[in-house]
Amino acid sequence: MFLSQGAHACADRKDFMASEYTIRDLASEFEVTTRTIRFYEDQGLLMPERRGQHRIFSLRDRIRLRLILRGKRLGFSLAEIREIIDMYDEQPGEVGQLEHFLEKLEMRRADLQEKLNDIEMTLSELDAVEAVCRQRLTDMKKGKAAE
Amino acid sequence: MFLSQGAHACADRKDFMASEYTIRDLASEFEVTTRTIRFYEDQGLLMPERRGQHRIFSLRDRIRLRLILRGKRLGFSLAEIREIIDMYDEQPGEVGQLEHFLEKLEMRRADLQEKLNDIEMTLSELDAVEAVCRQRLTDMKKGKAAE
DNA sequence: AAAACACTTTACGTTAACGTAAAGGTAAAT
DNA sequence: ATTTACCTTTACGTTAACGTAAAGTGTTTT
Repeated sequence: MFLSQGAHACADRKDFMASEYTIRDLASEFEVTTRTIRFYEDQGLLMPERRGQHRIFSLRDRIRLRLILRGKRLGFSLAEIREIIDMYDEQPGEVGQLEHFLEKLEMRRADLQEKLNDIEMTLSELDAVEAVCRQRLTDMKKGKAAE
Repeated sequence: MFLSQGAHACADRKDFMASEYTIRDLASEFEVTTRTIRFYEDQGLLMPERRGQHRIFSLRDRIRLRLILRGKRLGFSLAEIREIIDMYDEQPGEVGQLEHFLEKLEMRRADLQEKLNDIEMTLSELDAVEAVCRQRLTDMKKGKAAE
């Protein structure tokens, strides 16, 4: 092995640990299985280089993984996530493509905006539920104190 | 049939159409299949009454369906959605249960808050991408105008 | 009376996103 | 030298959330 493997072999690794990671480094950091990471590579979402037979993940892969998991938390499919995070790197060169790109951006923005509205509605509804709940709680405690 | 089925049989239906719906009414309104609605009933998320062999959905069912679909847009599983919308009706009677209920509420709130943060990060990143993109676009048009 | 229509149940099929062995390579520690 | 540790590929299994017939029931239109 050559990257993080033991608990005591970390000292002289710090200089380049900021840019290279084993599959286990990332799996531990983000609390996913190695299977998941390999699956994401298979889907073209991560592109680690190979050193011998092993995968070496770059800082860019790590950032992408973070974006993937964020997208998952928001309920996007991996296909949608690919579309989104590819926009971070893509940046087409032609004017026509660029304009089409801006349209896609706008659609994603609208999608996210809808989710944001959904969340805010849910949050305010939970506020209402909580208010009713706390009211009943104090009522019950008062009733108990009265008897 | 007795509820919405033809295009011309609507006139004398309006008085009680606000509180009763066929499966097709809801499917059309929310753009889901009847299969989906039956599946949600099967999962205990909707509880239509039966009139003869047919399902009759109440206003409460309709509201629940709206909540279900909102939950889905936010990436919640049906199990999570059940937990959430059950909180709208549940409201336990015991003090201990009520306190536990408030804890669950708090967890849901934290979950939603995380999603909200995720969305806002993504939105601001898309802002940045768009800014770069628009900059390049004007640059390219300037370059084209110069030659 | 027959055809068309809307609904029903039952049941097998499908897709995404992994889980879970199984079988093997290579390097470090014993 | 062999055990241990970590990685690899290959491949079948699993779950959620429906899709998709197939076959039947009851009304309503023709």
